[in-house]
Amino acid sequence: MTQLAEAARRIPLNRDRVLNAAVTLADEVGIESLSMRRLAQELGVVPMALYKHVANKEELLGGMVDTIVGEIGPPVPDAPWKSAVRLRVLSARQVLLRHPWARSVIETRTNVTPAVLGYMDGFAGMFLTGGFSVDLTHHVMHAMGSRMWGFTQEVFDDSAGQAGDQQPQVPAEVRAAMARQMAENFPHLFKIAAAAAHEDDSVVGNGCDDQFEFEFALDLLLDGFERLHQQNWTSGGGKGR
Amino acid sequence: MTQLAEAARRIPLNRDRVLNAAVTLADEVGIESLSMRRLAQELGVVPMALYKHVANKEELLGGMVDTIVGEIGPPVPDAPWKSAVRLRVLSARQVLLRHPWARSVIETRTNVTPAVLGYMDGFAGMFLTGGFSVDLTHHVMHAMGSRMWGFTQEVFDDSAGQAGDQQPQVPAEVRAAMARQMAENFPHLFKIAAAAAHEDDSVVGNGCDDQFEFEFALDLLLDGFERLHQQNWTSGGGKGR
DNA sequence: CGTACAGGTGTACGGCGTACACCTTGCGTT
DNA sequence: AACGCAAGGTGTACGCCGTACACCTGTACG
Repeated sequence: MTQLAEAARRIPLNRDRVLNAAVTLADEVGIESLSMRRLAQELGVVPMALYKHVANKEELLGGMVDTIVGEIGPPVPDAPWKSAVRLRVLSARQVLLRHPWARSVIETRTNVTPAVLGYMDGFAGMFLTGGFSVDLTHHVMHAMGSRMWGFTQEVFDDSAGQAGDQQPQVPAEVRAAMARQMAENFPHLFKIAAAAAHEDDSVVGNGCDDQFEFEFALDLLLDGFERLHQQNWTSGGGKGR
Repeated sequence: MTQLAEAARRIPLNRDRVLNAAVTLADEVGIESLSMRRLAQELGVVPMALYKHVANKEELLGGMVDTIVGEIGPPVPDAPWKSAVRLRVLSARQVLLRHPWARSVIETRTNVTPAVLGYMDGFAGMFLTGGFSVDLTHHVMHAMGSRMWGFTQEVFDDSAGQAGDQQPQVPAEVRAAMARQMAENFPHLFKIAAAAAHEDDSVVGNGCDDQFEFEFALDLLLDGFERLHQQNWTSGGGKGR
């Protein structure tokens, strides 16, 4: 046992081992609990050993993103731009859903790595080979924003309840009082929430189908792109500014 | 002098003074340099004193968001939904541009405060009173996402150069080499960047007009919303799923 | 005059990222 | 066979962070 652990420790650390360990650790305990010390411990090594393989924590995070960008897989060739884009985004989304921490890490990244640039380049390529002008492609890329990665920036209260949570069991009366408060102070949101909760009768969650919402917005954008493309939109002429 | 400072210190701290100080401090030094200790120092007080007015740093950040949400101002009444939404978003954007830290704070917030809910409620209200169905309003709110607050989640390399930066003065040959590298590895992005850099001949920045990109995407969405509304879209029937 | 309490203080703890000097080990060269 | 060197792991330490907890102090009110 000790020998085996010893042997495991003996196969030398390298960048990939560090990165992969970081990814799975983040998957397990969440990005906010991923510290250099914790990661080192997981690898049976002293914290400073990591610095022989990554320059600092920033670079570690960048490498982690690179790692999962590698999971996305190549774009389907020879598809019309719209479905090509759609598929690629949804496939990126699958990956990102497996690594929930990646959203915040991608967002806060300041130095873009080649792997990330590569992904974005492929993305731009789909529009260009689809016949989009360079100009339109540029703006369309901006309009995609982080949706390119398959996630939306939700500002809604979706922290209400995770699947496995041990809910604190709020008494019914308090629940009712909260609902009344909500109806009084935020009537519009209340209406929406009530309707959504009604629609699917599952009790858990906020009654929103994230995947549906994502595709709804995505298709809205793609349709918009298509229209602009068809009418040969240019930044000077169209309705923009 | 000592007396005056003493006197200033004498007017007692309260939640608003703490929050306002935090906002201006974050404006000045950036959110990453805003620590409880630093803020306390700024207020001429010992760190723990702050905890008599905010429960913890999370709540401080929430309060800071509340503070600047208050700067946004009320929606214009009696305007058609589209211009009402447009104006409100752009006015939120003005505020958010004054407080660049707010973007990341809003994004990472987990407990939504009443002020934030109020803003979102007003937002939903514009669609509802504009005749949108509850259903459509719901999805439309999701599709807006953080654009509701006037910012886009940019994943582009815009950290290239801030206005006041003392640029490290990269030698021309290195610059050229980087450009060649870029053209080789990321041909599509290169095309876009080259065209954009050409368009406005300012040397600084990445050649992107953030305000234009924002409005471009915003109008794309709003037009999409309008179309769906006009054709009485419902989540069951339309083109969605 | 006494006392309660809001509000400011001091000390301390455990965690973080990481600088720096050090030690071990295995390999290519002579 | 001896050597030296670099790659890679170690130990210690520093300065920062958020905040728990016990404590003091001045003001308002009975």
